[in-house]
Amino acid sequence: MAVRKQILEGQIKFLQAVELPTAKGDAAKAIQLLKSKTSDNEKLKHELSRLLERCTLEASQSKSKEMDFKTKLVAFKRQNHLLQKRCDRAPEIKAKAVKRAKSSANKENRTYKLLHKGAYSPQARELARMLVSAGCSREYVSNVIHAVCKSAGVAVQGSMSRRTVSRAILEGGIAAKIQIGHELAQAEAFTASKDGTSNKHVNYDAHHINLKVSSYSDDPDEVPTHCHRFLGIVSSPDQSAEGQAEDLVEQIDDVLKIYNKSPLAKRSGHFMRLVKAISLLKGVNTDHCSKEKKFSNIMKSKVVDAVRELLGETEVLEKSWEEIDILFDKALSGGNTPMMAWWAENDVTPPILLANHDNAAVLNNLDSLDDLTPAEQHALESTTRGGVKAASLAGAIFNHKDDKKGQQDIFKWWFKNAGIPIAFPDTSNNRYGTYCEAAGVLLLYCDKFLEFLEFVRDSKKKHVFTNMEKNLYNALKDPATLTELAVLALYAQAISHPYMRQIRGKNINMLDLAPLHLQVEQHMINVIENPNILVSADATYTTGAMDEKEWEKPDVVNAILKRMPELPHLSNVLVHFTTEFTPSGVIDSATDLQKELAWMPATNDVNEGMLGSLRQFWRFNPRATLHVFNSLAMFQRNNTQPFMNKHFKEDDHKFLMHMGREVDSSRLESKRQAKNVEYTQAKNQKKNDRDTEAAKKKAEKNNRISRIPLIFEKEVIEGLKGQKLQDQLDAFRLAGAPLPALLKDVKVVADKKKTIQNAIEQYENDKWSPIGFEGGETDGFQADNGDEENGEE
DNA sequence: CGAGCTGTGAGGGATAAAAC
DNA sequence: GTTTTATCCCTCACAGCTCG
Repeated sequence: MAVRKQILEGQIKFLQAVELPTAKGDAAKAIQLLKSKTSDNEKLKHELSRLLERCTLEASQSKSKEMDFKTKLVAFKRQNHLLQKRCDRAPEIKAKAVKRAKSSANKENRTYKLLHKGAYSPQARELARMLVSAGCSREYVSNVIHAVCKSAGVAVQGSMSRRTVSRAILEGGIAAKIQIGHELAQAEAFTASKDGTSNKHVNYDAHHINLKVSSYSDDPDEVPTHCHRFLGIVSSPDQSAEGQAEDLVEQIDDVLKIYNKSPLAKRSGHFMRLVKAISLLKGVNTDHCSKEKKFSNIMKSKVVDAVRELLGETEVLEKSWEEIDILFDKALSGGNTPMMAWWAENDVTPPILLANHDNAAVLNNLDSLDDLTPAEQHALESTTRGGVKAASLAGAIFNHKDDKKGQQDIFKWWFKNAGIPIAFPDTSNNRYGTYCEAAGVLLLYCDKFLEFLEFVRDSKKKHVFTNMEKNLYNALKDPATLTELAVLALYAQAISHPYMRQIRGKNINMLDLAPLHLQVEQHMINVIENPNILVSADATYTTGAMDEKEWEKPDVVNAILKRMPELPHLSNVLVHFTTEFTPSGVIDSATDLQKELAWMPATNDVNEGMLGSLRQFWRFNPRATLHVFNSLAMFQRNNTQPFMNKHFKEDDHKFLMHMGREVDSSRLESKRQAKNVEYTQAKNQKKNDRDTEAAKKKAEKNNRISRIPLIFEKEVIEGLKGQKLQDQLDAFRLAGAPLPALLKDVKVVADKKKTIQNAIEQYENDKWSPIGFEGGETDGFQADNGDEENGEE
């Protein structure tokens, strides 16, 4: 800038030296320029000074900043230190925070929420049931919950009203029913038991069923065990065996109806129909009086009906092979006794007695069947005979389940040596089919068996049979016993085996079985009508076997047919056996499996206990209803809470609440009472009607008798008989003659005559005189005759 | 000793109220 | 609008008490 100024000043001087017109102008211009430059300079100067100023400022600022930074650094260092410290303490802080969070959460937990979404939770309902069954009044359930929670430092939200508690109890009962339904739906079998008592002139019956169920524990290894399930107490006015059987069926029906409606059933797909459930009933346990036995028989027939209904149904139901086997075996067992009966009925020498050791001692000294001592009578009656017994004896000797007894090894070796490698069929269980098997083997190798028995006898020191061996030896020589064995074997070949062949190895359903059972029946009819299709020289499997296929054991059939001349009664006994065959023989002879299925406790304590509980309950809750008691008791005794915990989902609880309200408003108790009253009224009405009818008849009779003239001639009386004699007797009685009080005391004609003649004699001696006769009025006698007529009943 | 009163706890109908 | 609970109302049976 200084340079430029110098240039400019030089130029000005030059211009001032050169005076030129244009230069003057230029100079002026230059001066102007100079002036402007000067102002520029001023500006620059200003600028500079400003810059300088700023520099100083900035310098001073930066200096202060530096100071700042220094202080800041110190501060940061301090902070860093602090942070480091804080960092070190972080876990501690964290723990503290967690603790705080926990405590605040606890504070929230300290309020126990009974209500969820406006309804009491399942847990709250469980609590209510628990308290009530522990004896808490419904009214105070809420108070107790609050009090207990308060002492534990927990506040409670919501307070259950008495009505709600009541409903929770009803819901417990419904849950118990769902549970029983669920268990029944999965059961293979169950048994029932009952006991009754009366309370204030009303009859109460407690029912239990017994079945194999899970205990609903969390243990995964637990196996189902046999348990009681309380079905509830019913008060049925109808105390007949039929009515009581109906009660039991109704209870099961009720349980199944509720179960089938439940979400649990829908979810698990286990539906159960009543007829199916009844068909699973394997036994009834009651007291041993005659009415209870009748009850048990009725239940049995209900089971048979149910099984029949299922057999004939068009619904596809899988049934295990074993079950069919059992059914069929049971059916067979019905035939044995009738076969025995045939010999007696037709006066033919029956199979010889196969007395056991004790009875044998008694019967050995027997000369004739007349004049039996009671001991001999008992020995005779308890001694069995016939094909089944012979087969079972053979089984006991040749294939005893206890290997130490019997001759099983020697038997096998001896027969193997004789060129017949067989093992004797196992008859030690109760399966009837095995007796048929054994019968076949015995017949086929009859001579060999005799030979073997002799071998056994002779190989002993004293060369004597044991009692069993002797019995079998004799039986195998006895035509009647052989006849029975032949019947059993033939039956198996003609019907049992073909039947089994059709079923075995197939995926059986009942639809397929219905025609098969018809076929069995038809073939049986064929045999009955013409036994020759089975027992004649030209009988073959085409006519004899039900399925017209080759015999299962052709040798056996041939052996029997060969023996026919020795067995003259074979076809008769066969027909008789087949006729008596009942396809519905039930629970009598049980196999181990059946026994397992038909598990029953030895005593009836559970039912008696429940009835006792009811009385106790009513002492303290006089207005309680029967269904409330049942709900509480079923829930408690049947282990229902664990069941609910294991199986119930939200919709199940909803279902419970829904059903609970339904039950709550269904007036069960008043219905129960009304039913009772109505039944009694109807019964009274019937009785009254009967009485009226009887009175009417009595009046009519008296009216007629009163018109009959009394005959006071002994000879005429002597000549009377029948109705006329009876009329005279009645007339004398009506006339007040001294006769025996009861009509049944005078029944025989001779007595009647004598009685009347006695009366005439007394009349002649003026001991009495007839009242009301000739006048024909009857009114006066009605009362007098009341007693006599009652005696007649 | 028994009639009558009282308290308790029950059943259950009707309906309002709350929650969804 | 439906579901669930709460409340009010009445009824009943029994035990235990009082009192004549």
